[in-house]
Amino acid sequence: MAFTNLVQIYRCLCDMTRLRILHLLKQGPLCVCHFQDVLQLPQVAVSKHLAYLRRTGMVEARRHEQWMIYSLPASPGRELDLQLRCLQDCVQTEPVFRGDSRRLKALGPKCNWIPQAVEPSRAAKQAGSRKCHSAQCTA
Amino acid sequence: MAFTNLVQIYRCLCDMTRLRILHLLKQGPLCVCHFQDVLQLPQVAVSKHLAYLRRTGMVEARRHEQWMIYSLPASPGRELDLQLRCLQDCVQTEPVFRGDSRRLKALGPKCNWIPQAVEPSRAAKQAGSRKCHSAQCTA
DNA sequence: GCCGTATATTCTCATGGAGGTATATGCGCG
DNA sequence: CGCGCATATACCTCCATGAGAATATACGGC
Repeated sequence: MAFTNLVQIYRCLCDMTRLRILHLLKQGPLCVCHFQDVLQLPQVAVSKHLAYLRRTGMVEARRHEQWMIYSLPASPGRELDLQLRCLQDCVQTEPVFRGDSRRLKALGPKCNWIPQAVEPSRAAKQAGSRKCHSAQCTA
Repeated sequence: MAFTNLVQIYRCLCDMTRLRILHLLKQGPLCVCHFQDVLQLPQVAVSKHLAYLRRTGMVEARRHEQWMIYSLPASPGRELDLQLRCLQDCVQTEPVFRGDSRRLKALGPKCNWIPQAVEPSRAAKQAGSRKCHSAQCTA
């Protein structure tokens, strides 16, 4: 009954915050505090929307030390894949989403758990790079 | 602010009945009583969903004698167009939708207001073809 | 074990929307 | 004009879910 899935996918997509989250995830995995920074929304909002997306299989999550890293499913279903592509097309030129992308880029290189470095080097750890370096994270 | 639109489009799409309606409309204009037949839902349900879709610009309606004929917008926005295509792709193989298509075909030729004949011939009118000939319509 | 940071869960309140029944409107006919 | 059919709207009830505040849990460092 994949068609039930389809409605569920659409339910996920009919909220602007979730659209923005998915759009960001298209560009790579992210942790919650980065979503906070980029979306400029309170933690609870982000967290709840992520939980929603997770419940319905739209995103996956794994823990890395203190951070939860969210990403698009490694093997999304056919429908989800189509929908995410379509979303991307629809969103390409929208100011809000472009703004998000911009803020995301501003953060990107500061993260020590970004894909290439999910397992931070021992050196990095000792250097204190355990922190979440995103702007708002005063950790 | 086309992005508001996008969320609205998704809101329309997150209901199975509306998905089925849109899928049917992809195959051509339809009147309410045919939706009833094909979807096998009560009139009020169909009518309300159509009203919803109409309010948000997802479908257009025109009156033809006693019937309201609904169709996809002549010039849908870019987003809507993309979404409808995507929907089509997602839905292609789903039993529910295939069932709808089948029932639709069974009705099709009987309608005197179908696109080719929106203005029924005088002869047809006199022959009593004013009626809505769909299965359930005991008119 | 305690603390701080990161994230999740719980609760309350408010809203939207789906389904159903009853009723209203619009149209053509006689 | 009154009737019947096609369709729309109003009203009600129920449920999902969004926002926000407060609280709970998880993890690493000391």
